[in-house]
Order: sequence, then structure tokens, then C-alpha cells
Amino acid sequence: MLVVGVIIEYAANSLNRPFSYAYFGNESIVPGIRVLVPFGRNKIVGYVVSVTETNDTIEEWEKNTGFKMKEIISIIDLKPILNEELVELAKDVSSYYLAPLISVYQTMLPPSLKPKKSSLSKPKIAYDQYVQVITEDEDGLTPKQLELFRRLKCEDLVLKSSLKTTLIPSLLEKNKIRIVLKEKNRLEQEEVALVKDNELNIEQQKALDSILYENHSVYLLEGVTGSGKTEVYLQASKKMIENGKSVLMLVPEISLTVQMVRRFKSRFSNIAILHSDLTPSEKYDEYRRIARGEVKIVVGARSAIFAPLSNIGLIIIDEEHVESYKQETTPYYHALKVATFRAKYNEGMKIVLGSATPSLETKSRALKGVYHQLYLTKRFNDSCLPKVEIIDMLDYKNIDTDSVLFSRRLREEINDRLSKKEQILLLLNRRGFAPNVTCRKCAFTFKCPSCGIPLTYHKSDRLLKCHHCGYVAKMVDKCPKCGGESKFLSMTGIGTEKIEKEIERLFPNAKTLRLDSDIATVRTSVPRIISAFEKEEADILIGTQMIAKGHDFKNVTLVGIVLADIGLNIPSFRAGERTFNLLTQAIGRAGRHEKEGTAIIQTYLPNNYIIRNAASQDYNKFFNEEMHIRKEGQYPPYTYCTLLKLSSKNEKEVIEAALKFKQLFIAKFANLQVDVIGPSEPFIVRQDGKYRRIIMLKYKKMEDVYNVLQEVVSLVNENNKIDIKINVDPYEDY
DNA sequence: AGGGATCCGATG
DNA sequence: ATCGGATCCCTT
Repeated sequence: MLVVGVIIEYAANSLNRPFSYAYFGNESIVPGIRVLVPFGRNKIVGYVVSVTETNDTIEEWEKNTGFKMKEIISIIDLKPILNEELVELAKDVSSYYLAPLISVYQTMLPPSLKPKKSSLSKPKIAYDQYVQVITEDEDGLTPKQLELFRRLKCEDLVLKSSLKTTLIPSLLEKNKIRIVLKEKNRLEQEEVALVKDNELNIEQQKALDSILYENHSVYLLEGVTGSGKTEVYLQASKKMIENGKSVLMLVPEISLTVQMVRRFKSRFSNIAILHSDLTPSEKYDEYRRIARGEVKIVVGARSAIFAPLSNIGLIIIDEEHVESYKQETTPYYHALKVATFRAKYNEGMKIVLGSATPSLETKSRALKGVYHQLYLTKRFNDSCLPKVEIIDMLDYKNIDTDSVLFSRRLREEINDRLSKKEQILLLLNRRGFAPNVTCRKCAFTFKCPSCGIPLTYHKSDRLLKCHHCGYVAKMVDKCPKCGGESKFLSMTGIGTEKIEKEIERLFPNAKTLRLDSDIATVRTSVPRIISAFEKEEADILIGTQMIAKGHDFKNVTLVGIVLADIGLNIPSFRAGERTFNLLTQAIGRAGRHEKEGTAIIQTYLPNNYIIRNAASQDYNKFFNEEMHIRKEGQYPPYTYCTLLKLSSKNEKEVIEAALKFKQLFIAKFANLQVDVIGPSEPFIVRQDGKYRRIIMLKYKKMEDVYNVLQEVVSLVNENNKIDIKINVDPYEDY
């Protein structure tokens, strides 16, 4: 009998250990394969972690160990689904982020291979049928058959479906040909013509040489848009490939994947793509192409950091500062952290971080010499920086006489661009019509039943939406509390829809488009709107941060930031950094080409350092001032953080549990450099109808908190009344 | 007593 | 994570 150690598919801390099963069959069973096992009253999928032989019977084994033992129902895989490196990597990720091992495996693998019951119904390998000639002998063929036979003989393999003929069965029967099955690639990749490398300028060459020949493990390649970071990525990749290494290229989001893939395909004919917009079949096919070693370059989003590439020479993380590199659900990993883990198994591996506005963590490490700093300062097409004006919206003299939303200056400039047939971007980082609906009779405010935060009114579909959880309700005519008529329901605050309406009123002849995630719910609508605007089918594009990212509109000469303050008042220590990045991005959309551009920032905080530094495009000044604030508050990069999230249906119980944890922490950390902040009521008051509390730990060394956190994880076992989530190095903090 | 909601504990 | 049996609560 074989005793098989299995971790089961449920990603719960209390089940994060092997369960033993018996196996009597004669199929090969080795660690790393999936099996179907009985668990409680269910049949579920498990992942084999150990196999040992014993002469005991089940009864004897049960008596010796005191556990019950059931039998494995069936074996799913022939061979391990993860290579050795990924198995080790999963351990590192699981232990650093205190996440169940199975949850890491599940994020590493495509849907068809996840150790999860749902994988069994996911797409399997698809085959194409090819025809192959197996003899020289032309005897016994009819003229038509002979004609086909001779045609097939010229080639090795011919795709059967490409032959418009019914004669295949007869040739098969006469033993002239055979059918060969080959795995199909269901991802249709765009054809891109290969081009030569661009000439590098001195800075680029220096950066490239440093990456290739100096002995640092992490590089920060800092350079504004248009300074040619991508060319450095491409040529560094090329050299790595020549040296027999492989390359992993990460981009922050799907729309940027497409552009980056195009750039890479113009130099390398064979690359793999991994991101969440692929279908399960496409993911499966790409994954296996990588695993078989058929590709040396992978371009993808966050989870591509787990690509089964071997012998990695270079991992590039473009737009390093973007927060989407951190997953904010179990296993809460950050792609950069995972990259550093991968360096352990890939001798001499380099990590290159690219950004125009590096995260404070990265920049400060570069300044300390932990990362090697490289600069690209020259702009390529020599386009000049836009002129930026800050408009104080508290000063009534600046406000337009017809509209409180626009300043005189912004309205003037819009009129000017409309008359010159140049285009305008209007950024407001909030969707909907009004973010708050309150009854003026009884002060009732519409709130989300499951989150407890105010609902936003969406005029176009007359809905109230929760921007946090997606809850939707029909707008009503009367106040649900006092029955007051609709005229008492006041809509306060602004969103993109209101700007759209206001533009229609003030500039009736202007053609406008709107782009935000309400519109983006239809998969194809984003590229459609972007390309319509590119083709100058509209004068004004109104949108949220979606319009600030990446797109290069040649005829845009005016960017209006309708209200820059949104995001600054959020109680997060990262609020300033986020806003700086967004404003910088948006300003950068103005005048990226021959024509000079202008950006107008409307704000109630005209002297705020974030807004001033974004306006002057001064990253270094922003960095120094923000670092000062982080130091005062002892926030990252001066400390590390871990966020504890507790929730329960019973408010009193969360409060009590949170206080208990606080006490535990205070006792354990008495002599260590660890701060315990909270428990506090989070900004999102409820989650899924459950009451919440958060505790933030701030510390200098992970060793100081690690054991205690593990203890917390084990306490979670005993406590199924309250749900506890641990987010190490969180980006959420309120 | 009966039905439904909620809690609790075990899962090999 | 999931399930069933135990427990509690309310109605009948």
C-alpha cells in the first residue's frame, strides 16, 4: 500500500497541511500530480506532496496514527504539473505572505491545471490533424488520388482541414498516408514585421551595458516617457536570448500588454503572452508552450511572474510604480517580491525596474545603493513639456460665470482648441453623475447595504451604484426614510457623467466621448472609443484615470484636470503618491508631438505639495517632500507594514476579537520595534454585510513579527466566527 | 413537536 | 471550504 500525502483544494489556513490517503492502484503516483480524493462528504481535487510505501494495511495504519484513512479515487495527471523551481517558489511565497500553499499553486497555474475541482471541466489540449505521406509507392491509385498524393508528397505535414478534398479516407485505406496529431495553439497572435534594432544613445548604451555586464541584481531604469526604456528592454532581452537565457517582461495591465507585445514581436518572432483577458484555452496553450521550453520570452501581467520559464536571465517590470503588481486577495503577493525569490533559482538573474516616477520604496532603495540606479534623461522626439497652470477654484474670480465646474481659463482654452480643431482630454477621477444623494428633509443618505458607503447616482441608467462592491439599485422618486418627494433629494459632488452633461450645455457644438469603467464593461468598447478619438471623430474625451494611461493622442493639446483633489483626501498614506502619479500621467498626455500642449489643473488645494510638484513635473522634489512625510509617520519605505483585516456578522465580536489581537501584539512586541495601529473602523465600513476592523503593524524587521503572525494564522483555526485576512506589504490601508 | 436559522467541529 | 449534526428559537 502507498501512503499518499495530499494537500486539498480548499484554501483555508486550517487545512494548510497534508492529509494521508491510501493508494493500491498500479498507475504511477508521484509528488506534484493532482488526484481526486474523498474529503468529508465531497469528492475534491488534491495535490500530492509525498508518497511512501508501507507494509501496513489501512486498519494497522489507522491504529498506528490515530487518523482515519480513505483511498484515492483517481489520478488526474501523468506527471507533475509544476517544475522544481515553481515548487520551491510556491513555498517562499506561501511562507512570506502567510498564505495557504494550495492558494499559491492555484494562482500559478492556468484554469485547466489548477489543483481545483473546476479545472476538471476546463479546456483540454486541442489537436490539429496533419496528413503525412508514408510511402513512395504510387501503385493502385486513381488519377485524382494520384494527383493529391503527389501534392502531399512535396511537403512533410499538411494540415488536413486546409485540404478541400474527400479523398483522404481512401488514401488512408490504401496505406499511402497517415494522420499525425499536433497540439494546437488557440491563441491567435498578431503578425508583426521584424525590424532592426534602433540605434542607442549614450545613456541607453550605458544602461544596457550596465544591465548586461555589471554585477547587480536589481536595476532601476528611471526615465520619462519617450526616453527609450523599451529599446533598452528589447536589446537587453536580445542579448540574454543569445546567451541561452530566457526573459520575463511584465507590464501593469492588459491594454499595455498589447502594445508591449507588438514591440517585442517586432524583434522576436516567438513569444508567449499571459494575461487575464485570454480565454482558459488560450492560457492553457500558452502556458504549455512556455513549460515545454518552446518560447524564451514571456510578456504578461502580474501573474505572469509565475510563468514556467526556466533559466531566466532577466525579469523586466515596466512601470514599476503601478499598484496592480500587488495582488490584493490571497495570496497577496507583489510581483517584484516574487521576482526576487526567483533570482534564487536562476543564477545571475537580473531584475530591471522601469519607471518615470518610481515608487518611494524603489527610489529610496536605489538611493541607498540596494538597487543600481540608471537614468535616461533625453527625450526622443524632442517634444517639449506641456505648460501647466494651477487654478484655485476657491477664488470666485477664477470661476466661470455660467458653470461652477469650470474655471474661466479652462473654458477659454477649450473654446480655443475647439476653434483650432485640436483635441481636449478632460480628466475627472470619479465616474457617475453624483457621488452622494441626500434627502434635504430628513438627512437620509443612500448607502450600500453591504459596504455601508454612500451610493453614487448614475444618471444615464437612473441607477444608484456602489463603487466598491458593485451593488446596484434603481433610483427612487421618494426618500425611503421620510417619504419626501424627489425634489428634496439633493445630488452632491461631481463625476464624469456630470462633466459630460455640462460640456453639452456649455459647448453644444463640440463632439464628446466618455471613457470610464461604466462604459468599459463591454469588452470591446475601450479600444473602440480610443480609436474613435484617435481618428478625431470627437473633440473632447472625458474620463477617469483610464484616459491618462499609455494612449498617445497626437492631436491633443489641452488636458483639463477638472478636480485634482479627488484622491488626496483618502485616508491612506499612499494617497499623495497615487495622486502625483495620476496627475503626472495626465499632464503628460498634453502635447506629446509637434504642437505645444497645455494642462490646466483645477483644485481647491492650489498650494498642496503634490499638486504643485505634479504641475512642475518635478519628481525629485515630490520624492523628497513625500519621504519627509513618510518619515514623520513612520510609513514605508521607513518601515514595513502588515494589515490585519477582521470581519464578522456580529459587530461586537469583531470589536472584541480585534482588541484581543491588539493586546496579544502589545504583549509580544513589548521589547521590539513594532507599532500596532488600531484596531480602527475601516473606510469601507462593511464587507459583504459583515462588520470590519483593521489593525496595522509597522515594523523595521520582518523577523520581529513573523512568528507572531504565524501564531495569528493558527488562531484563525479556532475562530471561525471571525474571518481574518493578513495582507503583508499592503497597498490597501483604510 | 416541528421547522428554520445558526453554531460547532471535523475533514485523512 | 463544506457539510451535517447539535442547538436554539420561535411558532403552533
